[in-house]
Amino acid sequence: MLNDIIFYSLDKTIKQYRQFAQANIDRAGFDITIDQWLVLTVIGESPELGQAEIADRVFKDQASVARIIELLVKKKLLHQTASQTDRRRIVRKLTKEGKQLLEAVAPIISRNRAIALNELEPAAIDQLRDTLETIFTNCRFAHKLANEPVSD
Amino acid sequence: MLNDIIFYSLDKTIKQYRQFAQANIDRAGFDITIDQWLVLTVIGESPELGQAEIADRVFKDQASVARIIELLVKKKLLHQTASQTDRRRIVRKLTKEGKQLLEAVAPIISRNRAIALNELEPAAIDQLRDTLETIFTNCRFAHKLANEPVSD
DNA sequence: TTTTATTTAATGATATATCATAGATTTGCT
DNA sequence: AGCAAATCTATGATATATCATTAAATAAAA
Repeated sequence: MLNDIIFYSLDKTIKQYRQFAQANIDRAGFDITIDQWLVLTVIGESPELGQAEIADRVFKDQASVARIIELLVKKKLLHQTASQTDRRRIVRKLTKEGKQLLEAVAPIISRNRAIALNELEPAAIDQLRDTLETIFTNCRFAHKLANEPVSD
Repeated sequence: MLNDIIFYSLDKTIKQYRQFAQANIDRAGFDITIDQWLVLTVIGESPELGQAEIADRVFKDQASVARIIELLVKKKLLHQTASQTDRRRIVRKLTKEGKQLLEAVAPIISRNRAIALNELEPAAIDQLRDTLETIFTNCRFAHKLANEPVSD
């Protein structure tokens, strides 16, 4: 049974959460995806980050972040201008609409999380976090080990 | 900190696992994605299932399954013929190559899982499964409640 | 100061996710 | 039988994921 496979449970759970959380945002009438919201939030908190650094934080690919940013700009939630000091870089700034949208969506996100964690003791959540962290570390270690086998 | 948010941890962990697991399949020289492998496995076990039922089992969308199947056929891992008894349906059958690939990849998948769960007690894994199941149920319940508010 | 290496963003190609809908077929109801 | 509802696959549109590569600019090295 697929449910016995822990990675299937992980995948299933995160997908169900996303579906539920996105539906609540949609229902409230906001035109933004969870991923866009996440990237916009990070930029709002740290506007000086480059795409690769944003990608690191949200655990996405640089290319994915680039395309999400493109959409955020198209939606006029984010404003970009070329940096004067380093012309490879781009200076990002949330628009007024961007800030307002973040604020408006924040309580929905909080509520979603609370509902999802309903009936779970704080200890169980801590334990979940720890276990996930262990799995993450195991995978990352093995992945890096295989990809960079010899250090010179 | 994003790491405090349990759904970020979930997302991050599953992504790291996928990356690591896929890299091992690639490195072994097999031309198949984890998702394709999953769908192929389910079809191998239950060839009578329709796209929607397969989608249910692997927790994907029917449309996603349709496109994954399309690729499996293109790769000659799967064979399809129109059903004689119900011409909406399609009879699926793994090709010899499909079966061989599944067998060849199986030990890699097992090893990936074992590595990912390294140092975790069985009790911790059970607990993880339970907690994920609770979150899943919470989200599904809330989602259904909102989408089908009145039962007639 | 040229050359080389690195950084940054953009983009092509392909795979998957999601929602919606179309088209064909079958089933259920009357 | 005849129509409506349900079923099944295919596909369009858009968003995201992933890998690879390019182009431009800067930093580091020779």
